[in-house]
Amino acid sequence: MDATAPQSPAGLRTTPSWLLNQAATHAGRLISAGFAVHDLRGYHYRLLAALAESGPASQADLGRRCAIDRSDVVAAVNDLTGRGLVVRAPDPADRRRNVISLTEAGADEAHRMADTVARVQDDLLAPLSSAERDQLTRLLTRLLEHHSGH
Amino acid sequence: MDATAPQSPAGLRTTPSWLLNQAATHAGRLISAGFAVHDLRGYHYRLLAALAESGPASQADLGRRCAIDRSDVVAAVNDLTGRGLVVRAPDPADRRRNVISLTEAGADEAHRMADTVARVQDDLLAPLSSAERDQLTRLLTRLLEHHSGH
DNA sequence: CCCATCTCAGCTACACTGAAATTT
DNA sequence: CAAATTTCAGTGTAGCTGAGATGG
Repeated sequence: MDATAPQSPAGLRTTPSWLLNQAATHAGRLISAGFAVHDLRGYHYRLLAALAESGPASQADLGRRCAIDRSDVVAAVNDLTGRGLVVRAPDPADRRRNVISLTEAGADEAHRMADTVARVQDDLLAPLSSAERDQLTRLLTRLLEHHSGH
Repeated sequence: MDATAPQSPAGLRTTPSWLLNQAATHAGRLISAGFAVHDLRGYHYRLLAALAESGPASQADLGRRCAIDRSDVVAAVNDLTGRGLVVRAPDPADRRRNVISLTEAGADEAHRMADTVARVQDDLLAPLSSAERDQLTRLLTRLLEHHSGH
């Protein structure tokens, strides 16, 4: 008929879980497009960022800090070692653990990806003022803090 | 060592796209748990809600309104017809189209699922005041409206 | 001819489960 | 013994692509 944009049902449009889902999906599209340049994905960035910030850590620790399942950490660390971005070494103090450390190339990549992430935030939050961005950040942080203790 | 909760890296914790991702993931867990009682999933609810609100529609229209890919609409409508919740009929006015309509059982299920969704919102938004919930809703809506025109 | 619709086959990312082997 | 860590194999949802067949 015409070129009117399709309207989501109001029953969805006004539902916070739907709004969160759609906003996160869109953010994910922007992030993915940004990461594609680095030929890496979300899990890889989370791990590199955690290592860059807090130094070497065990896989279990990384998984907890990055909200990545233990078994997905294995695969992502495999990818990163294959690219020479991290090193996996047994922990002499606790032989159950592997210590994951950034290589120099990994630290560089972590910085470059952080720049990409920062640019994406600007795209994503373009319609909001600085005060509104802070407000959104605070509301989401409160939501997560409340639910993080289960 | 101790029972301290693992801290996400600050580089993630303060990043809106990360906060959105984590909040949406958590909301998804709550929604999935709620829908499990109905033995249906997100796509099914979106379609039922759209049909309940706006009446019969073609699959392409449903896909646009619910933000579901054309090919996923096919599968989800197959599921729903298999359960007797919707009916698929050729459109006599445009023989490329199928018209999807709710059955009575489908309309009932749509209402029951809407109740579940409403309960989940309360769980999800528990830490926020009524004014804060509105604020979050408005900010997310503005974000989506800005990005929906590309 | 071009465009829209429906369908099918297949893909990736992400979140998650269960179980085995090892070590504390 | 119980508990934590790593690893492997597998599941399910969601979002997406490309191509074919049909019809406007």
